[in-house]
Amino acid sequence: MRKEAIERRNEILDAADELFGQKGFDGTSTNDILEKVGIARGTLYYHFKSKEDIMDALIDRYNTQILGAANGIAADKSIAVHERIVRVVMALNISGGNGKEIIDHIHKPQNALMHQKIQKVIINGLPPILTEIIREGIEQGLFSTPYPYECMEMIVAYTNTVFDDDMVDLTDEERAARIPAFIFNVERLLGVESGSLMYMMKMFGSGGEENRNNS
Amino acid sequence: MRKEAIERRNEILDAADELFGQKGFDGTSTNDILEKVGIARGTLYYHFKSKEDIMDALIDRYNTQILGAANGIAADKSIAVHERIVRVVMALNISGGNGKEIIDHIHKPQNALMHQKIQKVIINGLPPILTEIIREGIEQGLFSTPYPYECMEMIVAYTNTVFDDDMVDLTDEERAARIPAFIFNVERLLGVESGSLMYMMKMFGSGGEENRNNS
DNA sequence: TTTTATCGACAGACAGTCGGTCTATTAAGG
DNA sequence: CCTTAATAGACCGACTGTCTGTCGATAAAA
Repeated sequence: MRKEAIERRNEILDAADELFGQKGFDGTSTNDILEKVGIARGTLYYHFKSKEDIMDALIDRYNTQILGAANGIAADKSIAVHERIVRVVMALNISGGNGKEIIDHIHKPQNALMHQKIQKVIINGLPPILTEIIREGIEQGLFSTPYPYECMEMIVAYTNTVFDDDMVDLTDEERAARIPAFIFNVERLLGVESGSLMYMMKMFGSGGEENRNNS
Repeated sequence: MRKEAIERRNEILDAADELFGQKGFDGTSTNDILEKVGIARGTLYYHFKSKEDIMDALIDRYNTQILGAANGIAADKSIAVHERIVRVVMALNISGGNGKEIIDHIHKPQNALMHQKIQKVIINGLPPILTEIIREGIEQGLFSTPYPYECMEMIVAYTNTVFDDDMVDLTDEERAARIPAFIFNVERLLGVESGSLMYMMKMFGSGGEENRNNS
């Protein structure tokens, strides 16, 4: 029954990940985690100093997964700027095959704290990545703004809040109506002609459930 | 010691308001509230069905205070559009003399859930109010956008996230640098000439602590 | 032998419940 | 008009079950 610390740690994180996703952070007791992993209380507190510590470790994992994939794509200068933006954004949905589940976890109303912490990761981590691409685009004459970072920050903040979040309760039609408006606004922010970023529609999936995440 | 239900309810809410502000929602026990009000457990659960129910009632209060003031100003067509926008926004800081304290409460990291719930009130409640003013401005030829609502939504989402929140940790200089960039972006969104909205700087207070809230 | 991982009993705190009490008001009876 | 009984709303506090985090003991590995 004895294992390497790192292995145990990951077992615990895996269990917590699933349980938090099902029942939320507050709704999950440490006993639930103990049972699922098959260890005793003391063991859990040997590996983690508190329940919140487990959540923080989980967020670190997400952080690495989500931003790692985005960073990889952003650095690949062989891809054209427009295409790269789309791919970076879309990578957030599917990085490691579970980005989407992560996002779904977070949206349980019970998980306000975890949600907040992940939002923080994204709002701080994503704009720098996107800004670099935008700067390239500016050099190539594709975009025109004196404030690329703040533009990206605004866009990410918006999509996080309105599209990724349950902050605004949108029907499918309302959501669909927001998309061209959003693209129009992005065009203005980036100083390009109206209609020239319409190709970005594809970031929002084909409808249904895919479009939950796009920041 | 016997009181009208509504009076007791408000006593409890007042106490909870202060305690949540000091120690956060999770950090405040129902016993703390009991002590502060000077009532017994049963009494509290006679008036509220759960601890979270107390928070929800508190948020209703905030909601009324915050949006009520904003609505009042927005409806006053005797004030010029530009000025009215500034006043609506600034009213959020000081409505009822305690808007600022409300905002400060919410920013305690312990209060993630309350924070989220108030953000929801703002992101859903404020854009409609502002949109009406913008529409007036469009009729007067002051602004030009086919999507006034989505513009406001974007602006509110951004200020909520970046300026009002601790999502992005800004030094004073970083904060100061964000302001002209923000105004520039708003100008683009509203389709006005660069520099013409600079008067909005005043919404961000004189620096220091005043500028915590501006959405 | 020392370090690393594990165990499970336990303490302390807390949210919510429940049966019962107290009191003001109203209704009935004298 | 006064007294007494009934009713309902406000209140009480002991109690229950649950949960988190601690600690000393123990076993396995190094």
